[in-house]
Amino acid sequence: MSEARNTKQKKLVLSLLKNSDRPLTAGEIYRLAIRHFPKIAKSTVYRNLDALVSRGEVSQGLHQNGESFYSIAGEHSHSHYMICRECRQMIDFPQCPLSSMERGIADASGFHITGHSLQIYGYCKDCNNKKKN
Amino acid sequence: MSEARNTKQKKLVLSLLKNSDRPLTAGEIYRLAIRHFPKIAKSTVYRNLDALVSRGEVSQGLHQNGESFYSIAGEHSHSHYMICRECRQMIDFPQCPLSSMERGIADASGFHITGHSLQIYGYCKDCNNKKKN
DNA sequence: TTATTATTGCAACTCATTTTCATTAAGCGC
DNA sequence: GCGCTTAATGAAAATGAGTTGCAATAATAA
Repeated sequence: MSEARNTKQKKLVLSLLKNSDRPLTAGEIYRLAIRHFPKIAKSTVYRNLDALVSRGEVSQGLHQNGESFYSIAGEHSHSHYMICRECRQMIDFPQCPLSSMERGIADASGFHITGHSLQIYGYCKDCNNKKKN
Repeated sequence: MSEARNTKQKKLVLSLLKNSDRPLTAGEIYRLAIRHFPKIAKSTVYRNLDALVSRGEVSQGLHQNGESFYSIAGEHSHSHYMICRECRQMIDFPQCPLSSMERGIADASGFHITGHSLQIYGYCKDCNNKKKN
């Protein structure tokens, strides 16, 4: 049968995400991971992230440029982000306008929804002020 | 001053999008464009798409894998898509749950919203049926 | 401890998108 | 139409996120 092995690399990836106060890209996770296991491979980070995502422990979003970011899938909260185009700061935005609409949207077309991706882009307060000066 | 030149390549990219009944990726546009101008460069397609997007004439979305797709920015309609993970079919989904919420979401944090990205992923009716067999 | 095999490290690869730079061609004034 | 300026192009190389093949390693069950 399938044997999900609990390797130290997998634990590390998960703990890095747990200890982060914001979502991280695979690259960021890799750079952090190296500090703990200098020999860890990029592919290992990617494979573990994929596994964690399909296992539902981690959720995945997309930056404007197509790069993925990851965060612990809140046991209940399902949140999205406002992302600053300037400093890339990500502001949590807990209400999900989709949750209440998915059923209705899908039913019409027989579409089976498995998830969605939602990000709001713009400029945070600080960067917005800087632009005015 | 800035001279936005109206090249035949730019017109072509725009007309391909106008004549398409669905959003197209840069790669698809490039492959179509070659039929008209065999020497057109991929970079030219990308540059024109970028220009059209920042000019607001074309809007841009993201596939799950980070690849961008483009469509004419409806003069009034602002629509999103349900994208099939299997056949990549894109089903229009005209209501935008964000339009009514952006103000409220942004005000709290002083965030200045410039746009958003929203895609719903899942399986279309056909692909869903195939999986069951 | 040992056998099994999931997972790893590493290097090579894919593929969308970007960049560099010499060449071409819009759009301007004449 | 003619020439000039320079934005835009084509071609090729580069970038960078993510993937893949494979031999070596290490997490589990026996």
